[in-house]
Amino acid sequence: MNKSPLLQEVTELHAGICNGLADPTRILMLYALVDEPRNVNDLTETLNLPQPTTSRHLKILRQQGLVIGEREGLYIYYRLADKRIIEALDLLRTILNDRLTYRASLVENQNSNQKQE
Amino acid sequence: MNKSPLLQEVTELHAGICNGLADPTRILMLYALVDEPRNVNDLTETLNLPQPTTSRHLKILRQQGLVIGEREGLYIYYRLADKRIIEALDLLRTILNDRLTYRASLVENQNSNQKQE
DNA sequence: GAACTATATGTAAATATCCGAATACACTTA
DNA sequence: TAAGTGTATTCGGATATTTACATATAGTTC
Repeated sequence: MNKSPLLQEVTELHAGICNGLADPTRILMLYALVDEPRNVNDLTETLNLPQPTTSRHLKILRQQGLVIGEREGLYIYYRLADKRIIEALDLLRTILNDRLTYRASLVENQNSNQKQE
Repeated sequence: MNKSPLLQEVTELHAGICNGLADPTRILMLYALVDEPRNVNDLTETLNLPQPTTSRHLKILRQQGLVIGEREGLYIYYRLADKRIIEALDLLRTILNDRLTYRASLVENQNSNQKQE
């Protein structure tokens, strides 16, 4: 395995991005930004959070390069830094759904087996 | 925003998967499993970790449904639970690379501007 | 069953994360 | 410059994560 310092560093950034995604609130935030940029208060109300909590999560997303905030007059509008972030999230969600569906089908079979017995 | 309990729960699982990916060691582990299953000692040597550390990370990956371990005789062989996990990781890595490249190009420009001035 | 090998877990210390509440800061408008 | 609105930070405590070291468990082979 290549243990060069470069790989090490890039892998840490890679993990950092994943860490940015590793919170339900932040995932909901990113999906909330799919269609259009939103300001903090908007997100705060949409996600039903205390405003400081919204800001803190946005800071993490910013630090990991997942969102970009730009001030327009009184507001700071946040938007996705890269649309492909949603692709990645969708892919992981698909993997999850397939797993849940598979488990559900196991329960199905289990039930019908029980009925047979 | 739909705040149904179901969405809440699925989003937590979604975040859980991301959390499984949110560690450099675990990312290297997953990439180490791309081509073929490996046992714990194999991974331990490849990643140059203490064996208990390897086991612990594998446990997390297992819990998040990212890898599957199956015993064959004396060894437990771990493999990716779903190849698409690598697709997702690759996509995130691409996003990261593009960002790094972009930043590097900024530095480039900055340098050449300095030379011009 | 004893010895052996592979893998997992307990524990403790260091470190990080999350949240709520209060407060500070930034920008705009009057 | 003062008031007002939007956004960020600080602090505290509770909780979780990571790691190393030691040890336990599980399965195999003799």
